[in-house]
Amino acid sequence: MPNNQFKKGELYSFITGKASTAIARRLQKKFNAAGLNITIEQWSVLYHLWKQEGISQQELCNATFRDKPSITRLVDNLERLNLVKRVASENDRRINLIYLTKQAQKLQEETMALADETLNEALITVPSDRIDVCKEVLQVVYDNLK
Amino acid sequence: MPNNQFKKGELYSFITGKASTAIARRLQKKFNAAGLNITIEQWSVLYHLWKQEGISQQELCNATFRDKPSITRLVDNLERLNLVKRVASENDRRINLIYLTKQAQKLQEETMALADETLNEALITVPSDRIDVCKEVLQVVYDNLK
DNA sequence: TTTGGATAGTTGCACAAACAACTATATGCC
DNA sequence: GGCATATAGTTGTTTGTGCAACTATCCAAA
Repeated sequence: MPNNQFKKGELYSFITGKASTAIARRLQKKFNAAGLNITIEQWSVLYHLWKQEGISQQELCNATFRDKPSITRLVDNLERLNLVKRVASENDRRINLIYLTKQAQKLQEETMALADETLNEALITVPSDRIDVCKEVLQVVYDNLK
Repeated sequence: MPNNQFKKGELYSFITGKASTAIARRLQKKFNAAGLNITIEQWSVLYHLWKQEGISQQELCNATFRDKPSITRLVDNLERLNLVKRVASENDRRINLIYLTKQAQKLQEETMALADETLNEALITVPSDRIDVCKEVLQVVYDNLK
């Protein structure tokens, strides 16, 4: 067993993603405390739309690593919150292009600051070279399994 | 910003736990392919009961990092699958002690082998000293936020 | 031009998570 | 003993996920 470095308790943490769960919960609490009425999952969709809006739901699936029904419902909820709009593509009528509302554009700065803050709290005691190693290992894990 | 090592794309991965999500999905597929009719979340409860059974639901909450309603429903479903039994404590009638059935005891070896296999696939290309750093960083993140 | 396969998106169902509100039991203090 | 408070567990509601089945549209080959 070449790379089986896991004792039992550690195996459990790796599979259940205790660390990322803790980060997401902390960030959600910050959103709530700031009176921002959005979930982490909704934020993760907005996150990609802030980088580029007017992309299709399928592109959001790829970007957020979710399946199509999940994106359908996240976009449903974001639309109900008046944060995004579905616009039918003119070239291909199967496609919905997703655009941000003004209200969503306003959320970017505040939520990104809270996300930065959360990661700083999570990593405050960790030297940056060790953070780099950790990020790279997690990326390889993802690439190995996707 | 002392430890803010995150460019945008990396921030996203860290918060959403892309790597652990990929691991959990791969393991779930292995369970399904093996005809094992349990979810990863149910497995995570059994995991702790295999280490020690006859513990309370509250102790399962602490062990699995879940809240009480989540454990109530996971135990409900495990009980419906005939994998665990609630037994009222004699000392304190508020407490349910959770015991494994014979059927659940049989699952331990096979599911743990599949979990090992999944982590080996995830980490096959990663040197063990880098895995160690990654595990330690994730543990610190958890400790910093819990 | 029609038809068959691929692609984009939606809907139904089962399971799970977070939060609030609730019941039941235990405990400690007067 | 009786009451306030804490603890264990349950239930309701909203949100999200994964899978299968479905509709609509596109495209390419006969």
